[in-house]
Amino acid sequence: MLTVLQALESQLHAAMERAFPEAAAEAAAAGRRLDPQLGPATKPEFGDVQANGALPLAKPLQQKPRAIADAIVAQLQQDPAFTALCLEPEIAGPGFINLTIRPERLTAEIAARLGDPRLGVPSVADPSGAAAASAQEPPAPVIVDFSSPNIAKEMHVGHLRSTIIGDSLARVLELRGHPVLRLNHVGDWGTQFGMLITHLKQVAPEALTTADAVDLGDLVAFYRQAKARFDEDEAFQTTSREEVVKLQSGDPVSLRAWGLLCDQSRREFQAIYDRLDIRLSERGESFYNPFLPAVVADLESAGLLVTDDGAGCVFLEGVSGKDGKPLPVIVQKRDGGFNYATTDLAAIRYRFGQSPAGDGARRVIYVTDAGQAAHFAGVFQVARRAGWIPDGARLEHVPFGLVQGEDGKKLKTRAGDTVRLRDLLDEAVERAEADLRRRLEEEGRNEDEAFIQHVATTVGLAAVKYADLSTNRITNYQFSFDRMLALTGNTAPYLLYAVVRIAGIARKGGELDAAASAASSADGLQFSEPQEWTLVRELLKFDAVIAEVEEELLPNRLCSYLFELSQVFNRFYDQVPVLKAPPELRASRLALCRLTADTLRLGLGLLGIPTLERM
RNA sequence: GCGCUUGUAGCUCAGCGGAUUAGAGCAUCUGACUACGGAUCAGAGGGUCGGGAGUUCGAAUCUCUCCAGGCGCGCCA
Repeated sequence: MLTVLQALESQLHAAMERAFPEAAAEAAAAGRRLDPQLGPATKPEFGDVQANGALPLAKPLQQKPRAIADAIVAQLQQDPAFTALCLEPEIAGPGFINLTIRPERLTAEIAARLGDPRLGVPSVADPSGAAAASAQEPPAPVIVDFSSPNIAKEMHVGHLRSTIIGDSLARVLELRGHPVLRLNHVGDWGTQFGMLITHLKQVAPEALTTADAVDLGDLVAFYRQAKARFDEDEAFQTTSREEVVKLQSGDPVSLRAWGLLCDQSRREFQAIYDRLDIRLSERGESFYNPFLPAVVADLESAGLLVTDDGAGCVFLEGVSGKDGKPLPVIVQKRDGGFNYATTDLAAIRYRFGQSPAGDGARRVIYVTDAGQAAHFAGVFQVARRAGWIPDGARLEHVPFGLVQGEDGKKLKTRAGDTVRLRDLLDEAVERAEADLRRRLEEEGRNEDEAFIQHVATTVGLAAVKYADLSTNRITNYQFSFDRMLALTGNTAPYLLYAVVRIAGIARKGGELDAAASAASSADGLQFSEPQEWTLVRELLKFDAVIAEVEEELLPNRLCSYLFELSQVFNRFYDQVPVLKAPPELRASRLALCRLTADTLRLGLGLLGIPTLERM
């Protein structure tokens, strides 16, 4: 429907210019153009699309808005392309123009999608249409920076949202044809390693020379001890700092110890990523180590660097601190060392930089918690002023809120510890399994163990992902196993069930593919019931939803759409027979089922959720 | 103190400057199984959109102010 909407937009715009040339000229002189204010109809009885552009013209033109709408409609009806696309427009209320797409055009759109594995979503890598036939460059990479756990720590609930949201955004961008670099900016460098290595040398030296001498849980405990000592013991602090210097200057013993710790953590992370079906390229903070001096040198030569209290700072414009003075971003500590702001700046510089000393990206997206908003705002400003962000390139922080328990407080275990991601996923799957076994019992069904494990794993993990993605990411997120695993409502199980119902139709003899190709080949599609038309219109929204998520980076918009689609399908399924439909209608209905299943599969896939045939 | 962010139905949340009645889901209540899995569907009740002011033809949406919660605030990441 995106192409239809674009056509409508230009037809409306042209009609407005013809109806009110003087207003158009005036707008053009002001560097604007007349805006038809096209949008989806707010209610079904208003048609498919509404144009509100007449109302803002009322004042400057000194005319009644309805008269303006009349004039626009009169021009529209002179346009054969428009009359071929829409039924007669209606003017409602103060001057809204309601448009209804001709049913045969909707049917044609459905037919086109039945043969299109992309379901109407255009690809930037392969734009269709002759207009784009000029010599093209391959699209520039988009970087999604997400997950980013710390070495020598376990992944915990704090990494859940970044990992799930980042993966989903990456999948949407990939579908749109962007080359996506999924970067795992792991915390593998800095002061914490000095602490840890110093502590381990004293209490568990074997961990620094032998792979897997201690397990990750112990490592986490050692890390906590090291942190505690660092905060109290001055001598320990000094030794730790010296250790960092050794590491950063390439001391072989320190480097080997560091490498062992990283390997061990990496394997643990990978186990989680495998479970969640998440692909990531590790490029930790250490990667940018060689570029740090150049960052400071660049800032110096750009005249941005100021030495304050011994530290290398860039003072921010428009951001002041407690005393009313501008707030600095510190890029070089008093002791000469670099910190995370320096690393983040080096990363930005590298990511927008041209190959071979850069990624050549045009859009860089950071998926981190909202608490880092101020940090990123500062770092982004410095990068912009340093001239590292090319014209037209986008640098975006995609913030998300805290994970809270059902008590509204930060999610913790009963003992008060942070919740390990592994345990959280385990519990979701266990609960899904218990629920499945109970229902099998109740319904007297007999399924083998492989089926039970497969369904429980799929449903449990889907529930965790969907619950997270379906709420607006900016607000805090209240985590509840009971809610996410509920079989009714806006949950993963409800959506998966809709797919299962369609699979059931296929099993009972509905040859979906055959029907789809038969229906799409000619004028084979025929719809009569209102539930069919509602489903048709819902199915055709998919491409616009994807475009919106690509732009706004809000996966909950996709979730809302998929839920709505499932509801519309369930109404159709409830009220319109498919397999027992009259022969002349059967293929069309099967085709709708096929397209619904395809849309749900593709859409859920973009959320990182696989579907089931039976559950 | 400053900054960012949130406040919408009993609960969890959508809501993209526009249409009498601000939407879902859960929960509550009432209906529907000789059609493809009832894990469904149809319907009902439930709201001074935190308070106040402003801009506009029109504000949950934009601006200001106040109240309440969350998060952050120079050498950790």
